[in-house]
Amino acid sequence: MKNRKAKSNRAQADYFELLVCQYICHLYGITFSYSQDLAELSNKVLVLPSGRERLKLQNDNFIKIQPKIKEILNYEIGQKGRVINVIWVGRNLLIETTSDVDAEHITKQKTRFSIKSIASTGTGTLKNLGARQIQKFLGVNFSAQYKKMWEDLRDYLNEHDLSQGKIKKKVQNSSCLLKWATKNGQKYQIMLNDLCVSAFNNLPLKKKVDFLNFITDCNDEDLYVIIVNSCDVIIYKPIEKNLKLIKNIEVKKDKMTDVGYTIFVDNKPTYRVQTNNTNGIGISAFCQRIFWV
DNA sequence: AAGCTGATTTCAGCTAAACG
DNA sequence: CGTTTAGCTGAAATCAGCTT
Repeated sequence: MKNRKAKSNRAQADYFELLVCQYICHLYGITFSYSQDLAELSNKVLVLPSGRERLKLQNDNFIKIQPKIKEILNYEIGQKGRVINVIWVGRNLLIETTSDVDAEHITKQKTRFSIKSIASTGTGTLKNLGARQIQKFLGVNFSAQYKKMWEDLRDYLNEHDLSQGKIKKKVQNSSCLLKWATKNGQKYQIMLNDLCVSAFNNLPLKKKVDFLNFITDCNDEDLYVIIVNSCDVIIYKPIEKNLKLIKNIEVKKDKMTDVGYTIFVDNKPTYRVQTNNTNGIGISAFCQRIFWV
């Protein structure tokens, strides 16, 4: 467990998004209005451990996707007219869209990009669901259990007044306490996973389809997803993954662990789900992360 | 009722650590 | 090794409690 804090940084993803913005502006002679942000982000990344390598990775990955972006936009320009504006969406419209960068055409139509830059292999997180989305799509309300998890921990510490944040810090700073909290949290983690599996399998087909369409964000016809990692560039349009003629969607028991499961679409393993916590098991909120298989 | 403030949650994202 | 699990970041959204 060395260098934990060095693990990830949002600034890297933001920096990458802005490289793409800048490139599109350059392609179509549009003023790039995020120079200041780009410079600040570059500095933020640079001060991290191996900052220089991190920046280089983003720059290298960016070079790999340039021709693809150009190709897509040239096609879209044929449909929607020339590009007149580039908008860094970033995390501003979290609920509405996963788009990171929007190119606006003269017809007011858009071409949107969700971009993932990954150092090694894999396709990144497809979706990260909090309690609200879990309740909405799976009908699982875990708030009572979540409360109980914290009560267990408070009882164990005999600490009933301290704020949750303070307790969390205290536990994080003691490997012994953290061990206890993790063990306690794991019970609930497994519980939530079980609840979600059966809730999912018991949904009517239509609701399963709704859920899967939501996690792929496939109601947006202007959206492209571009994933770049050490071996290749993956591009798809979520709308093309819209599930219409599907007969069977289910979680199969043989591809399951205590904390994760695989969703099969017409018997083909398609999505992998992780049930865990955002900031450490036993000391933070639960979430589910969904990945392509 | 409406506004403020600080705490907590949500969610996209990256990647180290653990696992087999 | 490749795959799975999970810790961490950051910023917006939401919530709870207090005040006006």
